Amino acid sequence: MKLEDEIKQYRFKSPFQKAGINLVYTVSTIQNRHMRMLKQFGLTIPQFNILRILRGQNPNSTSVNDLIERMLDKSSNASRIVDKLFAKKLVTRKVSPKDRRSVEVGITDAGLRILEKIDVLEHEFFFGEGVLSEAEAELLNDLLDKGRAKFNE
Amino acid sequence: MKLEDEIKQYRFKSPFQKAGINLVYTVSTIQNRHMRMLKQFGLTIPQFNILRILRGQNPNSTSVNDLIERMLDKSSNASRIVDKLFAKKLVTRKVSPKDRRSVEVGITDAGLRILEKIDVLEHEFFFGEGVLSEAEAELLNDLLDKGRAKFNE
DNA sequence: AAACATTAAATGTAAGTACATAATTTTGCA
DNA sequence: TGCAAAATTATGTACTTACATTTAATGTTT
Repeated sequence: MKLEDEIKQYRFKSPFQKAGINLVYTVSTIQNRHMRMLKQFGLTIPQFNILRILRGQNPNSTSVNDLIERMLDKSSNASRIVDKLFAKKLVTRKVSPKDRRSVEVGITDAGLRILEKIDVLEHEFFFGEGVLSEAEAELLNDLLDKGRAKFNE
Repeated sequence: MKLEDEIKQYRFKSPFQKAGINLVYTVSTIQNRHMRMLKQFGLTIPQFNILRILRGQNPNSTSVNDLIERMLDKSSNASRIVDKLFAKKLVTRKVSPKDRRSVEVGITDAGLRILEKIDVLEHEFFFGEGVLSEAEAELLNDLLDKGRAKFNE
């Protein structure tokens, strides 16, 4: 369905404004479903994202600071999110011997296992093969990269 | 900057997965800036969105239920958000005479004035003319509409 | 090395959110 | 009509978030 029908707004100032609203609306739709899916595993989206970053670095560990840099939704709450994951025994935490201010976070086997289970469902999310063609997905990536340029000054 | 450099992740399972992550990351970037901009006016993003819907309906009023339907970030907290706006005297609220379960919400002059001030800054947000061409913005809209189709069943 | 600045992480707090539930009113239909 | 079901909004609660502040460790300057 076209955006205008979804939100019942039929007038936009420009295709630029419409694209902005469309982006926000589309992501909000995706995130709602994603959140509910992750909830069955007892995870929030930020927790899941951090686990994924940790898996990407595995078997190396990652400092909280690096986590913040890589997070999609940057916030200064990374250490509290790590807390929650630690309480669930999905990550390990230890003070870095090189710099004792810094904390090295790693993913546990239990963390890897939970991600594997989620992997199975993950490809259901975001856009799938039946919806956009591969070329369209690449086009979308280019447009987003290009559009975002404005925000990186 | 390309997504992979922004989040320092260089491997994606598919352009589809990458597009999903790219969307979330792009919107998170936009929203962070948007939030900070709105904060100078004492508004959150959901509050701003509701005000905008009310302006679109003005001088008619809108029920809380209609607000929920039109909201970009659907949640059942619309009535509490309206509360906040009411406390700031940006909206009016009155029980509908036709259906006493329903509450008619309208925007006040103060609400309209604050939106006018924000309008001046708004075009700074989302994508602007210098970044994407008009054709590209329209293409982006089409891709998003098409991609979202998957989620409306 | 002492003093000061910077960095990394954790924490306090106010506010916002998701979701379940309640309170009220209307609707449908036996 | 009477009464259960549905609709509309409000509220209770636990959790998350943004942002400022704090604590601790490291760097830098003189």
